[in-house]
Amino acid sequence: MQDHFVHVQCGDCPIRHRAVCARCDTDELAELEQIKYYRSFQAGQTIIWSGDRMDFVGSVVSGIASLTQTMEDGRRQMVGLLLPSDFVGRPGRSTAAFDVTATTDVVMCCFRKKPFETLIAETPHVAQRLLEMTLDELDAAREWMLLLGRKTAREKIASLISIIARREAALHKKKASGNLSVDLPLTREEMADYLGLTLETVSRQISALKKDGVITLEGNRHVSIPDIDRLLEEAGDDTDGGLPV
Amino acid sequence: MQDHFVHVQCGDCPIRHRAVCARCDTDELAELEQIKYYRSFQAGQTIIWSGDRMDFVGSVVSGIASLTQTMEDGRRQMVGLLLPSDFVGRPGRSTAAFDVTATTDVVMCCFRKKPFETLIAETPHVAQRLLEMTLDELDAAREWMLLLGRKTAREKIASLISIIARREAALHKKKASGNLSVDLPLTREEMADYLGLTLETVSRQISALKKDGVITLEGNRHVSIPDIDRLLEEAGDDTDGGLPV
DNA sequence: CGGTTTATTGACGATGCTCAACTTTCGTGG
DNA sequence: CCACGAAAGTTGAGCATCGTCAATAAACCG
Repeated sequence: MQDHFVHVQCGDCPIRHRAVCARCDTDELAELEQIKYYRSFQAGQTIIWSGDRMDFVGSVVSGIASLTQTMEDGRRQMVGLLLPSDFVGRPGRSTAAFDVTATTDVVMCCFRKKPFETLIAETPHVAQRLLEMTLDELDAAREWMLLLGRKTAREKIASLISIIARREAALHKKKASGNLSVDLPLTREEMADYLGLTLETVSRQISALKKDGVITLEGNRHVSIPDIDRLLEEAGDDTDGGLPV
Repeated sequence: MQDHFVHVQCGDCPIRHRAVCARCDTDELAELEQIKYYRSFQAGQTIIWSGDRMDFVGSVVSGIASLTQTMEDGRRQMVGLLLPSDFVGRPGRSTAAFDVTATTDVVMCCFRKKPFETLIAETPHVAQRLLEMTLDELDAAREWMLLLGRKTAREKIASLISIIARREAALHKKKASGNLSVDLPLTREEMADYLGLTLETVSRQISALKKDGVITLEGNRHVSIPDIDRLLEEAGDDTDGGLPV
């Protein structure tokens, strides 16, 4: 794993068309190419500690990372799930506001913060794309606030599964028809931290959805969805709309 | 109210140094001046309906607006509180994702979306400032996710009051020392919608904080805080850190 | 195959919600 | 200026949901 990404040409990068560099032309890409470097993290490893000095920013190339916040007494809330192409860090701020942890093995495409800041000041395409991505994340965070503040445990679980399913469908570009099935990239505890629940409640509600035929489980992580509309109904979302991302 | 803002010169604008135009030089300001117009809204009036076509963006000049999301069965969650200088709308998206409502009488400085989009493509200072503001809002939204997902009702109320108090202190640039007091800009129901509680629970917890001497009430809206550190402790935040905004 | 991590399930209790009565505040018109 | 009615807020009783603690089961990994 470690060495697979020692140097990938930007043109061949799997996240080329979705990441912060999506809008760059050949010249801009060449500039990025010069200052980028790859870093790998093992599952469970902390990428950045909240409050730490951040001397780099970057994109998730592969794997999943999570953004979490922890209270003094140990209560924890996940505030973002970082997927391939998502951006980590914030130009203009020197310390991290949240913990970033590798949920699976993660490869990141990093830029030292200073050169990157110079670059976004000079290449509008990077700044424009970053603004667009940040606005999308803000919308997603606000959608999540509805879930955290108002949804029941059952609705929270159904929402999480349907979001993962939607993402899966979007990635493989197949319409969400017929028998959809997905792998949960999170443990029960991580789901609990994401949904503002305890892991016991997560487990119970997954069992309940299974018992009611809304989902089927194969192993602990693999979920089949016989009827996606039924799941969306359970999630309590408007039938038409839904979460962006 | 209505006519106070028929035409204010940008140079004299009360939010000049905090809004999306904060970094603009004289020339850029002149451009903005040409395409801006003011709109007033009465307390309770809806500024934008979720799903509606948005043909303008703009800044809150005075008053308070709220960003809310409502489920089919009526459950409601406030996902943002818009204060003077906050930006409304999103370049690059044609329909609104949330309801925007005037909580008090509100005056907005508006720009038609198309000209504004052209402008941010050409004047980097506006785009830069907008990115900065969006990143701040994202951080604030994520802090709020911790509150919604993990804090107790009592902690939620204490957090809300301390945030309003901090903002008050920041605005008047007086250190948060001595006997601080603030006006709550929200009804109990609006607080409930913001905090993910019912209005009854909000009322009960305010009464409890009063009984325990953490706050004092004068009327329904005016809160005095004899000991701000005590309040912050009740809010469950790290003593040092705290919410940006 | 054994040990560790992860997940499930149960019993019980606490926190916050629902429904309802009542009080206070505020704005309006007599 | 007071009185009235509506809106906003408070308080209580009972209950549902979800959290806590604990025991057990399943999955995963050398």
